[in-house]
Amino acid sequence: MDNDWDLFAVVKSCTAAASTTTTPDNNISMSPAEGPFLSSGSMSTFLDDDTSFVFPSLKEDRPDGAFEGLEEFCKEFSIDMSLAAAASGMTVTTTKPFPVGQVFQNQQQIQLQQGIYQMQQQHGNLQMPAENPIIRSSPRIRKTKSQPSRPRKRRNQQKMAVRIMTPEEIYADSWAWRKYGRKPIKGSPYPRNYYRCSTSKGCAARKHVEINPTDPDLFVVSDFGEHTHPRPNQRNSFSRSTRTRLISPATTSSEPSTNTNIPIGLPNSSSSSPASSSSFSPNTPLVEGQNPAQNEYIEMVEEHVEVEYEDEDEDVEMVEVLEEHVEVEYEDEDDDILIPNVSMSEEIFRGFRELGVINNGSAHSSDLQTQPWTSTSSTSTFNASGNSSGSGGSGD
DNA sequence: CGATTTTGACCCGCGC
DNA sequence: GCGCGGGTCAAAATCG
Repeated sequence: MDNDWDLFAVVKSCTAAASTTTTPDNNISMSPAEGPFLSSGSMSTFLDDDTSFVFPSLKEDRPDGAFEGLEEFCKEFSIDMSLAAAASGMTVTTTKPFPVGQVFQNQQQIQLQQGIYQMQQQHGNLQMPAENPIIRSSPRIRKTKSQPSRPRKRRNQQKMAVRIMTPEEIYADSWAWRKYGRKPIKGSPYPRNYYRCSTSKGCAARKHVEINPTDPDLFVVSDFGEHTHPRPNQRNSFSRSTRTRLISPATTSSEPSTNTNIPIGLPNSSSSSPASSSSFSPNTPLVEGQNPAQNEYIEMVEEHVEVEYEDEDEDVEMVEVLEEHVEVEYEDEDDDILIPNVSMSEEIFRGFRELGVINNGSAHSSDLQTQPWTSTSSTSTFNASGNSSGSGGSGD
């Protein structure tokens, strides 16, 4: 439901939702094949091609003037309108792939994202999530710091690469990441999560992950610093060691949750918000076993996770799309894949389920309190297919 | 019991 | 110089 803005949820749900539940005002239709399922490899092509997008009278389609503002914004930053539209999630009819995995090279493009988001807000393109209070188990009193903190580089001097990534890309990261912070970001309904590399002690690589405000199906991943150690040759623990905090029956039943069930992507969720109810979406109760076909599939790829559905038709569709995507992805990225297909599909599927996407086809709900990589793996692992994320960007 | 997550507090860059 | 906002720290909670 709308209250569940778990980052994780968004991440995982991204794919299917992107193709079916983009913002209501979007004029575009994008087939799953053209959407976020595409690997990042197609991104560069997109960016290099001036004729990437065909914009069929966008302004006419938006009498509210949404695109006029967008154009202004693009002019200001000298950014191709097509890029902006793609980044905004306002799909358009195009023969080019959606810019998933695109690397935003500079601050201007990042600002573009912000600007697009704000415009969407103004024009009703983006539904703002309802309040969803966070529950804190117990207050703590922080000691006064006695030691000086480490010096910080100026933000604009830090080496950084920003990318829009799909959940799969995020998963495809062999580095292990440990979350060390979370911060609500002004102008965005989604908090930003901070990760540092835990593959090796002292590694300076860091990652910021937040939901793409213009397309909650995707994530904005920023890489900082570089790894001071070789990349692990094995996929890092999607292993079970991590804290797996899937929704428990208690939480889904609207029972008050503890802080362990706090959704990560809660919008405007000031950590100081009073605890009230469960962070999970009560409006989209997960009902196990309502879709036998889907259950069957899920059981194939995942043995021990409960499966819960609500919307049967959309679920089936989603499963098919997922299967397709997984196959395609592995065909295209054989060189980069270090793990069996089943693992990937397992993770992806788990994410969808946890996100609640499978539930209602919406990417905006989540029943997890943590991101996929954190909730399912012991080390908050993004799994990297080669260069896609691996702390990639600058990290590698 | 160690590793990880949560989250309020603190630090500090940056714009004004 | 001041205040805002983002980034980090670290105690407590949680999990395997």
